[in-house]
Amino acid sequence: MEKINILIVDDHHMFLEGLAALLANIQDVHLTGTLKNGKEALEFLESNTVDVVIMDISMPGMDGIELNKLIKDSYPHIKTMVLSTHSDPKTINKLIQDDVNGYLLKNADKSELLEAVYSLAKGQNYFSEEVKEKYTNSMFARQSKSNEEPPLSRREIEILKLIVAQNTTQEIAEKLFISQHTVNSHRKNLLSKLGLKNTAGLVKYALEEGIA
Amino acid sequence: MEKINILIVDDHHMFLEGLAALLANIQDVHLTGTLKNGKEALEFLESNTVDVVIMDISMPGMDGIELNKLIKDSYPHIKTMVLSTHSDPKTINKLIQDDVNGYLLKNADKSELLEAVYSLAKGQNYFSEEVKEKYTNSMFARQSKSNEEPPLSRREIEILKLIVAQNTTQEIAEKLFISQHTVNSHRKNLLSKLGLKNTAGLVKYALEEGIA
DNA sequence: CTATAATTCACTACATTTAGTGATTATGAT
DNA sequence: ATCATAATCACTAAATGTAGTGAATTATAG
Repeated sequence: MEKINILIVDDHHMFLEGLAALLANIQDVHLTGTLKNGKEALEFLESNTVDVVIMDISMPGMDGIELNKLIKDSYPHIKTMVLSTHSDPKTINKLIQDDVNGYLLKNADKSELLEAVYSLAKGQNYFSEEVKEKYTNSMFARQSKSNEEPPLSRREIEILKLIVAQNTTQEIAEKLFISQHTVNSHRKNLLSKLGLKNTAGLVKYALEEGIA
Repeated sequence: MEKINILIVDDHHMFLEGLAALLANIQDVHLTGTLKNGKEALEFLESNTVDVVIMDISMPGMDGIELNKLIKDSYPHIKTMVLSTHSDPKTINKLIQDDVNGYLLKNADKSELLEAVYSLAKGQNYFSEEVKEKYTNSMFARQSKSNEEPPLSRREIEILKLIVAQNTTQEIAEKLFISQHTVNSHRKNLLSKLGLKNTAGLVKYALEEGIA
């Protein structure tokens, strides 16, 4: 059996080295490279044979979501696995849409890591139990509760950001050169679209969605 | 020279194993244990000789801050080092007040990790450059800008959480069986303590500080 | 035990947000 | 070109939040 060529991408150097040490003594695994950002990874892939890319989600410059997409665009045969400390349904969603092959939490142990790597090498996807659970839960919630996944307009997002920045309706109106009434309308629309109750909800939503 | 007895505490199993692998082949280092939460660590310390404890900041149950404090209370001779992905001035502050001996970012490399470990073993503290910078920056900002470093009371935090959860003043009063006036006072105190303007600011603060 | 801080309550006044209803004018996509 | 959506504006009324001032009671730590 051929060795599995693995590339690890993570800006946390210590984690990188740790993971490398973890994979160093495995028979069927060949650690092709350990890189610390997405840009390096893409350059590396141009001239190296890689079967599986293991990457962190949160990286400066280019995050794991973007890197995964770019890899899949250019090298659809390469299997990608994301490592993260959290399991956020939205993130998982995006990644799955971009054909990610695995999602593992960083509290996974060595055996799970290896199981995941072998699965990917065999052409199977691997998602940790916790991730699968979160994912199905969120799917479930989406069906039962609110079917209207509300796409916010540019203006609404703009206003939402200003709300998060502690601006009052009046201040927002001044900054955007529009009437307070208009800002008010957007505010109301935001609340009703998102099914929220008040400003606190708006701010919470914005921060959790990474809008502000 | 005696070997340095090291205990690692981190709930991220993969990181734990990786770090263990990293320290496994070092001459002067003896990895005494790898545990995954603070409770286990405290039990372990009762019956084992440990020179240096390396711990994660964010752990379920008992976080690194609390664990560090408890260790220092009971075993002041043990050197403690915190590992974290971020360098938050507030956190660093608390830790330093509790006599932490080191603070390393998780993107540190193997050589820096070893340097830190050796420093601690020699009785010197070790803080990574980035951490030192953030810390002095925050000291600087504190002098120039706002002198009030605000420790929120338990009640204030409780109320802040309820605000984040979209409760109105009246609803909070009902849930806590107190007068609306009281809730109002807490609200005002929160705003002035934190130098914020309105509910949006409170929610933003709470989420960014991980309070809610 | 005794300062200090936390928690509680009260009253007033004003600012801001929320809710309801309705309507006109861009803008973009088919 | 037209249909849908986005963006704009208007008015009213009620609810909620913000600000100022003051004070009593209860914990907490030194």
